[in-house]
Amino acid sequence: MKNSEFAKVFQDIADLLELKGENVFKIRAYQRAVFSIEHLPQELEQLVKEDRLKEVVGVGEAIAKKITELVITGRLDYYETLKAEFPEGISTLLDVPGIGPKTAMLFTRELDIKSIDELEAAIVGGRVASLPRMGDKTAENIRHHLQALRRKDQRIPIGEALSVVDEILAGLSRVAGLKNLTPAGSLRRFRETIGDIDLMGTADNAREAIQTFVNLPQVREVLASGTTKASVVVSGGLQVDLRIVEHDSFGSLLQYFTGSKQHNINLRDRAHRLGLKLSEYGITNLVAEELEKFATEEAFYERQGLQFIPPEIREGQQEIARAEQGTIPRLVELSDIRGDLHVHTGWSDGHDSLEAMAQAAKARGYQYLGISDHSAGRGIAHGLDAERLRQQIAEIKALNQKVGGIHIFSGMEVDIRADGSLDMPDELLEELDIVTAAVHSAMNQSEAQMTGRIIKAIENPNVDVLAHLTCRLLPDREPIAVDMEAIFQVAAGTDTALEINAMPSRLDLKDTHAYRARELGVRLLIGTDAHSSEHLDFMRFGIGVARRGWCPAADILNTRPLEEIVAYLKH
DNA sequence: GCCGTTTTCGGCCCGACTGTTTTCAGTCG
Repeated sequence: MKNSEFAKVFQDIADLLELKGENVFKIRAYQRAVFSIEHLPQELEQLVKEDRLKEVVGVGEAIAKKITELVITGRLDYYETLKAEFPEGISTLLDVPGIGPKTAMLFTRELDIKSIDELEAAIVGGRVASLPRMGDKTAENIRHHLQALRRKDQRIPIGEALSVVDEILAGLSRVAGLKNLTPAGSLRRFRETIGDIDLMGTADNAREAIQTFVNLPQVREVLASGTTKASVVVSGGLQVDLRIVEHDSFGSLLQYFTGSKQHNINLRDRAHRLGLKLSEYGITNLVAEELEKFATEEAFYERQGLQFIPPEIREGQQEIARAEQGTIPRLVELSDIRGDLHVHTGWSDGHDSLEAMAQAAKARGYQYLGISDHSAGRGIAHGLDAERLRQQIAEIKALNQKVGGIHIFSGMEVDIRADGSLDMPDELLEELDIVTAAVHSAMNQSEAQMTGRIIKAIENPNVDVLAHLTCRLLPDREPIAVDMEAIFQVAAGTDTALEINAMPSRLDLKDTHAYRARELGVRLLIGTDAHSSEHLDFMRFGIGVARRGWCPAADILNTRPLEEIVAYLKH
């Protein structure tokens, strides 16, 4: 069973317990376990084998026992019994904003509603509005939410969200006196997908800022517009909120709206034990009842005796404990990057010439660039065969003479065939500076087959890097079935670098993988997989993943200067 | 159900909004 499947079971249990009206703290305990499992860098099954379940935050005796039962028997008695108490489908009502457990149960008990469709019919028929504590307005609200849910616009990859944000920020830059404009929420934490966008700022004239915001050309619908806050839907269906806040409490407000929710709960819980009460407005000393305000997040954390916690790792895991000890590392930053080792050119399926890519990399201040066009393998457009690869090697040699100030490595993204062999003879791979291997076909192999296939490829001494290991595409293609732990161990043993592919639709390795790989001593690198010169800017997404994986610059190969890269590639 | 710088019991984050109420329950983030 995968972690996501465990998470779903316990989420379902939490939902059903809510419907049942169970103790809210018990429910919260399950939700906390779900959150923890979703962020786990290792497979739960593995932890069961090693008898280490208790190390997982939020997993105590009872939940550990349930996890073990699921692993051993494939089912959970407690869950099955609980499910049987409710009509099938009722928990889908909880997906509708505005409907919580009480309302869902009311609908089921009084009107026998078990699905979203039945609910809509009941609203239209006026049966919902006549229920106790319901009214026309509530019914209509629910209907509105329900329709929005249908045409749902689900979470979008962070790459798409960031380009929307960039446009909005550009539009708001005209407003004089608007300062500290910053995205908060999951966007600031750099989660791989984003549900909605929260922007925060301070302003001399809040009204003017709000007015400019709701009148931006990309705004499709204005949901709310007040004196300090507005919500709009932009083209593409994404909801964007702008909040203008007081300057002197900007720090605590930004902290609060950045989340994650679990991080904030943990933080407040800890503060409580210290006799402090945290809120978005600041910190209140529980004895003196005095509110202290914070203009910066740094000051807010410092007041609690904590090291500053970067937004990307505020996920309610171990970050607070580490901040107490002052042992959060300086995480890798975009400015640490010295080069890109995964780019394509017009020689295969890229858009730009070798020289254009080299110039673009140089313009970004890079010391080196690794060309990695595709091999001719099945299904890949214009892949290079042996002859064209030789030509390209010669051309890169000439280009290195011509373009100064940056070193171009000749390389290839060579296809890993279904049997684990590589799509280019070894004697030719030996001539290359850098060889990146990747799977592009036969992705539905069994886990055992796929794992063996990839291990065979990275055990080839010519292979320096394994690219986009899980082959997932956000939001469409699921990751391949593969034993990550086994791959990490072989990669560490053979000193093969694993790529954090920075393409917004890939982000592969993802955050928890990067965390675990680093823990096992695997060398990582961030590659953009650029197919045009602009794509070199994808680097920031890879940085986001690496930071979420707690990676300092030293763990990322392409933060190293040219000489070190050359030494690595020779070894 | 979890957990510990008020520890193995007795707590558990905090505030805002909405619509239905006449003092608040339910939901959300």
